[in-house]
Amino acid sequence: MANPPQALRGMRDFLPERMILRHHVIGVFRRVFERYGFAPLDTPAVEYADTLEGKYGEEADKLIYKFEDRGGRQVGLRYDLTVPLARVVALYPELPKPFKRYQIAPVWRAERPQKGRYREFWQCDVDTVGTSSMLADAEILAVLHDALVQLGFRNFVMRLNNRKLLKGLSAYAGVPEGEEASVLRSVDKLDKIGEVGVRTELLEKGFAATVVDRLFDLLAPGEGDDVLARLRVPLADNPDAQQGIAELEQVREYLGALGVPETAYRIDLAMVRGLDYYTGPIFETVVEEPRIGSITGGGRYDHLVGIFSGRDIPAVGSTLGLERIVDVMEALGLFPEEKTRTQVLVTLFDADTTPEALRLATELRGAGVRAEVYLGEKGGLKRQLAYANNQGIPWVALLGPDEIARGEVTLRDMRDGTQQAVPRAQVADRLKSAPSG
RNA sequence: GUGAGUGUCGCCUAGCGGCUAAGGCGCCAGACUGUGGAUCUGGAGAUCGGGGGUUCGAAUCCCCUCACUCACCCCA
Repeated sequence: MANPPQALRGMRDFLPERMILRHHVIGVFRRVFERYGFAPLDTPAVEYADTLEGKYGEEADKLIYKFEDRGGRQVGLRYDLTVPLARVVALYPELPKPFKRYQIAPVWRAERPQKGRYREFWQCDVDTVGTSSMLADAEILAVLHDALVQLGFRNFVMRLNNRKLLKGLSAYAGVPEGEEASVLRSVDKLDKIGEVGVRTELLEKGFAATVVDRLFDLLAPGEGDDVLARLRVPLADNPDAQQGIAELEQVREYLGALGVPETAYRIDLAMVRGLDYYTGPIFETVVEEPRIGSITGGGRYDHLVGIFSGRDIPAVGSTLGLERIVDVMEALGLFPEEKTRTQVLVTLFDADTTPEALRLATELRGAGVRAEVYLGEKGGLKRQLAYANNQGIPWVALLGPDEIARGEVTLRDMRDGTQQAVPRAQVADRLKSAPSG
């Protein structure tokens, strides 16, 4: 048997049933984003390679899909939605600030697919550009919280940290200049491999035992302690750390008023983020149940726009990972069952009555009912009902000569098999008031 | 990019050197010619991912290749 062509590795087809789930999630996100005043934006999937390269860090650069186009230009598929946003902000200085935008679109990464990781996947980004106020950072977190709650998530924790604080922490521990990234990468694994694992890894990397000890002096989590308060004294003479602490304190202050409960976030010194461009607060959300990594990730990036325009414009934002969120929601059973969007199948009785059935479908659509006419070449009521049943279409409209003569339509409820003759003029209203709308 | 595991009808799975590769789901037809989802009966559908090799004989063993999955790296 001939093997039909497959989708590329790590890239997937989304059949209707799955698209309905995705649209549900995207719909919730759009509503929430717009409720906070974020405006829609879209950018090309392909960018000049120069635009993308050197923004994410050495490792990540290798994961950019790059190729040469017909004109010999070096181009790449966008790696995230943040860099294209920075490019847009640099290119259109007239955009009024603060500029608040959201973007829901696919991005590409040339890495090996794995659980919860694809080569083509959708990100849902919200960002505020043009303000250094921690109000913007707090608002981003409030939006994330709101969006996840709207979807039905209950047990999730947004982890907060701050790059400036991490920088101060490294300095305090005596990490040599230029080695911070390597240290932080190990620290990031704390919840995965534990303190012993991180210590071992750092020692193997060649860091002095005193450095590792000093690092853990401050990382050590005390029961219910206020992390920021605890750090203020030891890091008193480090301006970076003080700034980072102050930023987080301000964010924390605003979150309450924005309706984000204290249980929904946690300051976590061991949370680092890989991408190079973050400069201040950083955030991510992890869920425990299906271990799938983070479902959101973001932070402040005050110098990214400046790389493009020569003039820094502060910005902060976050991504919600669509595929991971859909995967998690599916595992948690957070989706309403919905195989089809069709509300009613209009059946065809025979060639003579077909025009009347088409007219009925047209009437229903005009009234806002999602109505489908059976299009199969082989007719037969049996086949048409089986089709409705398989598709999960909740209602079937039957109109043969009897109904037409009486000016009625027989409406069959596919769930319990009951049916009832309804005057033609009332069919749409009846369907619209039906429980499964 | 590195390592490990798995590829058998559309889907899930049995078979692990030897009769025409077995079963479930789904599909098709009928019992039921204005009526689905239950039940029963019958039917179609697989050169066992692809290529090469070992053997009298390969879905079963070996090599190569492709795909998928998982882990590392990194991340949504």
